[in-house]
Amino acid sequence: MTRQGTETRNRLIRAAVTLYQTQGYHATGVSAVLSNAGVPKGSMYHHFPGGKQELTVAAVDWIAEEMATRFARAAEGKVPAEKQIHRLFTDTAAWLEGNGFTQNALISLLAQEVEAKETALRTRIAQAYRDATTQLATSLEAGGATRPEDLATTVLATLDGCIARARAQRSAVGLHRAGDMLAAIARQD
Amino acid sequence: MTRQGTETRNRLIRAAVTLYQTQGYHATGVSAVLSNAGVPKGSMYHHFPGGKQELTVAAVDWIAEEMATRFARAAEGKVPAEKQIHRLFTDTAAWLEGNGFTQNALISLLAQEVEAKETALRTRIAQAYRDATTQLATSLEAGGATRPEDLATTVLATLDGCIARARAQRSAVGLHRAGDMLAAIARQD
DNA sequence: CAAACACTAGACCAAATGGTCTAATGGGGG
DNA sequence: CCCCCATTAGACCATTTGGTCTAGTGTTTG
Repeated sequence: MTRQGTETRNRLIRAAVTLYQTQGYHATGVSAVLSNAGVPKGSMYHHFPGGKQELTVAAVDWIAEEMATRFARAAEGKVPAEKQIHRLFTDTAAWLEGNGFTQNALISLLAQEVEAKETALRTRIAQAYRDATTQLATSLEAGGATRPEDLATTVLATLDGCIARARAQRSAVGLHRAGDMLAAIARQD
Repeated sequence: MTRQGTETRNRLIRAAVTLYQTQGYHATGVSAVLSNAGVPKGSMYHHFPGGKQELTVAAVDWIAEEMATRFARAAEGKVPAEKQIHRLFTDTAAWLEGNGFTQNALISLLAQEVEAKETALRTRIAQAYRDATTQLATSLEAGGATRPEDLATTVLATLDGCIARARAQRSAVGLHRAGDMLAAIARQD
């Protein structure tokens, strides 16, 4: 793959991620991705012969990596688990407020929109969930949490649920409420 | 509205709910709803002049009512909050296992798929969230929970997040883990 | 019993969907 | 330096999308 080829590929992935996050999977047409990326159709089907589904797999991998580095950074500081959780929710709240509650949790969104038969894609999504949970669990364990796996699973699920709700209500109060509750669990451990 | 008219209307709503829950909003074409309900196009646009969006509003109201009665029933028993939460998660897990992890949390799904500009629909979704939370909070309070509002908000968000994840992983372990964690909160109150 | 209107029926429409295919183009390795 | 192939470019395709509109049909009410 040439230098320019890689660049085109990345532009397509980034455009897909952006559009999926704001509109969802099925609401985002291939042509929308193309115009957003400034790339002609031929290029897309050259880089992603599998079409929309293959592009989406790449998008999932992309954000999975992004989440991984984010959690990894948090783990370095040896921040108390309680603090980590609280920060996760307040950061997310700030992010949503900053974009006017237009964004979604991409992995969760895709998990719900992708049909069971699209196996390749569904498998990657499941993997992304597992990776994120493991990463966060490690970070929480470093922060002194007991049952880090269960706690990480709960935190991630709650975060996703809150993001969906915040989008509908155009308000981040749910995130703050839930963040407080879950941080309290970590404290009591 | 005639007897038969009401019947047609309900069939359309039920079909929409079913299809949205398994495929999502944008993946479900109007024609799919029609064939599933066994109703011609003319009837649908007679009962729902606002088209797909109006039908979806009706679907939201429908399941909002369903959830309300479900929570109301739980409140009658004066079941301990801890027990209520635990049951909510295990029941949901059983439901998902029973249908092969094909179903979604409808409100959460729609919250993520509906564009911000579709105001009528978005507003109803927000209302459904509020109603469900209030109902559950009442029930939890009757079960002895402190901070019932915050707890209900957290429980519902977590439930939604877990359902999405379960769908991708085709496994209910997340639901059981999170259910245990949240039940523990209610116990410690 | 009849006329009115709630309802059904489906042909039809423009626009958008995901995808294929053929040509042309141009950057990089021999 | 030149040729080859990765890449770009976009016309084209069948199918499906949500929606409109004109006719009929049948139930109900005066």
